[in-house]
Amino acid sequence: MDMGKNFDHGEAERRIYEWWERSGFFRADPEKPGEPFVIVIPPPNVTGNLHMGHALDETLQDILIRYHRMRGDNTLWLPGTDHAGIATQNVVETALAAEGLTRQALGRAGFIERVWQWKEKYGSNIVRQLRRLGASCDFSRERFTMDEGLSRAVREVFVSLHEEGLIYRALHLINWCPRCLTALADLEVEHEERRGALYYLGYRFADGEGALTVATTRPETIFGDMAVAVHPEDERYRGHIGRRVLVPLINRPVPVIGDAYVDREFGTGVLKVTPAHDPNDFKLGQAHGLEAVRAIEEDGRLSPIAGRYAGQDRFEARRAMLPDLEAQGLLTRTEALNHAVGVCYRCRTVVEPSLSRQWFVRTASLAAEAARAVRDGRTAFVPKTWEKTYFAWLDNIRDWCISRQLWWGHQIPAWHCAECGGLTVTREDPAACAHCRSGRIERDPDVLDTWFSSALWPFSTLGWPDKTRDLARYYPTSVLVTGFDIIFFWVARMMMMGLHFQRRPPFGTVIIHALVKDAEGRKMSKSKGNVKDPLEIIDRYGADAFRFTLCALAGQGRDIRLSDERIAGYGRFVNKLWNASRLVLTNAGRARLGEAGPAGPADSLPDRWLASRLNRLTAQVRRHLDEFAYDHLAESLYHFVWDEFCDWYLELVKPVLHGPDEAAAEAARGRMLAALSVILRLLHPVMPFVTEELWSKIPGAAGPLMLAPFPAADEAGLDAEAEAGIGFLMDVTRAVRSVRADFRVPPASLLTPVILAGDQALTRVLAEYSPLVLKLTGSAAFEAAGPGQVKPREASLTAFPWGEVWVPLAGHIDMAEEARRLEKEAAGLARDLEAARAKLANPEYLGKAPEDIVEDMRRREADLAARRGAVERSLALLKGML
RNA sequence: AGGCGUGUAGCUCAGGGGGAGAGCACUACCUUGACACGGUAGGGGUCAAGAGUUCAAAUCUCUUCACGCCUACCA
Repeated sequence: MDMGKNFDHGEAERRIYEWWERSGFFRADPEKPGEPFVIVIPPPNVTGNLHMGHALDETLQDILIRYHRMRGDNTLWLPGTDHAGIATQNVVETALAAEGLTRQALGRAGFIERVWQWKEKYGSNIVRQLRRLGASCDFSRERFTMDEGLSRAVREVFVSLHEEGLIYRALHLINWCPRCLTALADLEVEHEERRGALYYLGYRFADGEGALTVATTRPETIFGDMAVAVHPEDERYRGHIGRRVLVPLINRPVPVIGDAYVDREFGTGVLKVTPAHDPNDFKLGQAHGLEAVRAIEEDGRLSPIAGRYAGQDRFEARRAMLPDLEAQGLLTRTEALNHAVGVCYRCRTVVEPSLSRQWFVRTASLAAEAARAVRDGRTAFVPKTWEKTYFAWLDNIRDWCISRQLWWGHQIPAWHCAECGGLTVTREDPAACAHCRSGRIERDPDVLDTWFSSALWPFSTLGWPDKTRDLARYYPTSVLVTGFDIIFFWVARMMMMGLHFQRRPPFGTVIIHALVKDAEGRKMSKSKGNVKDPLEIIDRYGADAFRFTLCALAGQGRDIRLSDERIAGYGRFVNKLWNASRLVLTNAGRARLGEAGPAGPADSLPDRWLASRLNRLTAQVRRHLDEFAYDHLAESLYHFVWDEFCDWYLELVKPVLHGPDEAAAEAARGRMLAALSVILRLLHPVMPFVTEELWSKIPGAAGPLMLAPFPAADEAGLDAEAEAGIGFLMDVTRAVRSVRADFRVPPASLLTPVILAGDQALTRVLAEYSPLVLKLTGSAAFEAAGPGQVKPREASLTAFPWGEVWVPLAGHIDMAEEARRLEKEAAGLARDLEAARAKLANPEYLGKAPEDIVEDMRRREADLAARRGAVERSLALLKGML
């Protein structure tokens, strides 16, 4: 067997992946039998690069996909990318700026052409990078949200919803980004706590002396003030309702109105009303018949009504106004105030609430159905706690603003008529107005929110609106794996659209994972310089170590703190597996997989033990995968391979392999290969590369590991006798080793332990495996003694539930020290024994505790008593000698 | 302002009514023929605090403290 000491992941990963893909192992075939298991990838931004969030997401998906593929399910993992409207447009605009160009200079068609070029150039980056992770996507089905097919789906959905009255156009107060020059949905506004100030401004009465003082954080909006409002029952101001006050600086008279919305406690209890720039003021304005006049234009500059401040940027104007107000005695006070401001989620510019005519989705009925599907269990979140978050949003949802004043995206299929003003919304581009037949129609320039097309992803990617074989076979999908940050943006909206257009929810299970943070728990960001590149990690540690780390850290519902130490640790695990396999393979002799015949009671005790343990492991691994318990999955595999397989099993078989009994060695070789094949198959979904490489070296292993059947657990495979026998040998071994370490007996000095096993079966094990016991414990000889036999003098005792181990230590042991040690141990045992006896003496305990618990406690009491007895007898012996 | 979540070993976290666990780090010893990316043996915790429920609480309930995150139109 030609194997180096280390797995060369760099070379092997590329070679193996290329082989898998070239062989078509990732491709789904709807005509094949098998339960469908389907995942659609959360489409990354087309111009993006693979970051840690993707790496986690794709790894968790690939683990499930590989598991189900090995189980024989009809498995599809559909990859693709998102056009990411604002984000991509911004990126390309920035690139243009470097050339001294603007999108306006290029014109709409020219600009869109440039974005497509950009997409062709960089769009495949992220898909290529997926391959480095080992992602087994069906790339023959790769989709893009602006594909011809997906665009048709978008259009069909838009027109249908419009026909049903679920899409409408209206003048509303929306969130406007003055930098991106587009409307944003409520979700696309993030709230940041910022230090600001509360300015107290005097509004003089138009008809006499005195003034009302208004507290505001945004003095620059006063030019849009249409009223000043007070609470109708506020004694201080009630009498002024109906009078008029003058807007500072421009002295435009506005009425004082009364409305219970006003909070008497805040500021002065007087509120300025700016219907065009504040959602609440807009409502107030509607209620009181006030006009809404924009004080701030789309680009964030003040409008002509701002007098001499017109044309200034909003924040610049604020700074300029303050001294002027002060000079006129109208700025009476300034207080520091921390308050939340809304910023654009793409460029972090402070958004301007603005009155604007936009397109909306009427969400009430769609959201109700989306919530119902989770409430009645058609779709379940894992972990379940995220369902609360999901409901909280859907139950309080507002209409969704879907129009964006961008160029990159799906242009809205609506035509405005210059003759009658009517709207024509159709599946095919119209030649004339649907209302007046005029040919003077013009297409609405707006595009749709990126998330509108993302919402259709689970069925648009399968060919809808056509009735395709894929759609019939693979919708609804099985699971969705994503981060909690896009539950509202994406998950909820897919639920709404999937239910509305396919009548069934788009997935059965939504797996929500945590977000990847750095080792200190900080969000990774370029500005902090703590971003880790997944590709660099893969280069350094290998995809398997990286994937195993992500799997182990994917504990449900918290931050994932990724540190190099952790990844390096799992790199050592890969190395351990490699070397353990090397031992097995280099000692396989002429054995071939599958030729050893069925395992059974004729096998050696270690082989029976390993088979039994592997059976338990298999059951665990399947359960963890079925329950999406990734962290437990990783832990089970790690401990089995390292602690049970390497530290015990391989040490137990080594003497057999090198021993004189050739028949026994031959049998062990077969069993060893079989066990390795099971381990590799169980590990494969998490660590596909190293396992595939090792599999290829197993004599008799046929075909790719990634298509080999996943092991099944079998109750009948459990072997209690073997587990008890090996457990006993472990106890003996550990006891002797511990004594040796405690008394600093040099490794070269052989010991002569005395082992008292009460159980006959264990005594037989001891006899049968005596050479093994000698080797494991570093002994020259040992004596198997019966109960009541004379104990050796100058020895250290370890008491077990099943008996005692005595290690004679003449010359090494300080008897007084040993006596002190035993006294301490006896005291500990006595304390535990007393606690156990107290419980068993308590009638309430006996009456109320379940029978099996009480039974355990009785056994515990007996064990403790026996062990304490042994320790005390030993103590008496020692004291007699002192 | 509401909602969700988290406080367990030095660090990162698992456990979740019935004997406190893992990885890393730490200590001692070991170049044993798969691996020193290794082996063996160890040290280390009032399970945030208080009260309650229970035969039994790290685990359930309440309160307090601390720290996250999400949602939100109080100027």
